[in-house]
Amino acid sequence: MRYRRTDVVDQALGVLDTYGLADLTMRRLGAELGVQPSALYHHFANKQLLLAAVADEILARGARGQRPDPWHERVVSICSGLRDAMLAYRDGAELVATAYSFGLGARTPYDELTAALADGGLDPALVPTAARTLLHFVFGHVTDEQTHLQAGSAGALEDDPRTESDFAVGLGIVLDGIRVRVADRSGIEKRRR
Amino acid sequence: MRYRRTDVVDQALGVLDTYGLADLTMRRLGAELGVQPSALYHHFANKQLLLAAVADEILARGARGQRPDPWHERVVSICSGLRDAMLAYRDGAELVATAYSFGLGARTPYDELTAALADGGLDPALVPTAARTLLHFVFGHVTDEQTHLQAGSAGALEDDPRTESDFAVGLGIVLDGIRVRVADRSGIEKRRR
DNA sequence: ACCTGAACACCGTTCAAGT
DNA sequence: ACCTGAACACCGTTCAAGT
Repeated sequence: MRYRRTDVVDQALGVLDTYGLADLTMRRLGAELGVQPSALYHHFANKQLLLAAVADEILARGARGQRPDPWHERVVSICSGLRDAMLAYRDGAELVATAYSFGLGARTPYDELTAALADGGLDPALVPTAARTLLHFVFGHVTDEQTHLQAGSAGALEDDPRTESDFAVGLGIVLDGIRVRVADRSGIEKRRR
Repeated sequence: MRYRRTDVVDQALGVLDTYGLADLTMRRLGAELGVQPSALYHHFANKQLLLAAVADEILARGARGQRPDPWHERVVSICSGLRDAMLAYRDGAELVATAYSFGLGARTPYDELTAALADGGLDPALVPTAARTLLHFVFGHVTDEQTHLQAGSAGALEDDPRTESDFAVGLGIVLDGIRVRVADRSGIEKRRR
């Protein structure tokens, strides 16, 4: 019954998907592994760091290779991939968003987005803000989506077929706001010649 | 020592600002009021509903009368006002965002935004999505901002003067994405004549 | 290196009973 | 109407000690 870090993260993902984030406790995870809760502190300094490792594993499992090439299609691919990865586990969006805002994990999507935006020629001063705006939209939207899916599984018959295109529309809005700024800059570049 | 709902909410705001959301517990709030924790359940069915009432009070206290008139300035006013209201209390953004995503409160900003967007002539089918996209941006941005402010108060000297304009830039991105769609529609209207 | 056992200082919620 | 007191079923974390 000797485990390593990765075994603990694997089991944590199982507990997350079966019982949800609220029941992903150190005590329950220990029980599920057949180990005292205190044993987990040999692998992770505290619960927050364990959850950050779980968030990163969710993103790693959702990773797609090969992004498409025009920068704006690459942004869509990154954001849709992030959504898919989070939707694959119960409460995935809340978990990843929390880890991100604690600055403890989920940095990969941010780095990919800044690279794509810089590639597209967006003013470097705007790149971090634009990347965070995209992430705020994705986290907020998918958290809403996942919350309503769970609330809806208790018998409500609301808005299931709406969400797929709803995400695309919201993403399109943010992306067009960025595009306007890319266009402005390329205009400036042209005038400088 | 007999209290009403509003007294409990007032004291909860005090506890929130002094100790933070993590320490806003039913037991601590009871102690602060000089009352057993179980007494609070006479006023609120559970903690979640108490927190929703606190969130609504934060928004009510931040309310501004008189919105400006062009629809896009009204959107900016609503979003900036929401930001100001949440920044006025420790962990305000996290609290209001959570209440909103539980569908338990914070509906006023959503209603004001949908009214402004409909007024601007945005396709009615896009109005709810656009309003939610704006809210996701504001909640995400201000939560980040507030988290970093608290992390920064522990000695770090990072990005304090950046945030004010950063919010405006991010909001400008989302708003321009909406504006493009309003322009499209007014184009269609013109062609119909 | 990985785990046990016991303890510390907490939680939200329920419920009979009091005034 | 509003509150007490006691209980139930939990938390995260620490730490000496074991193998």
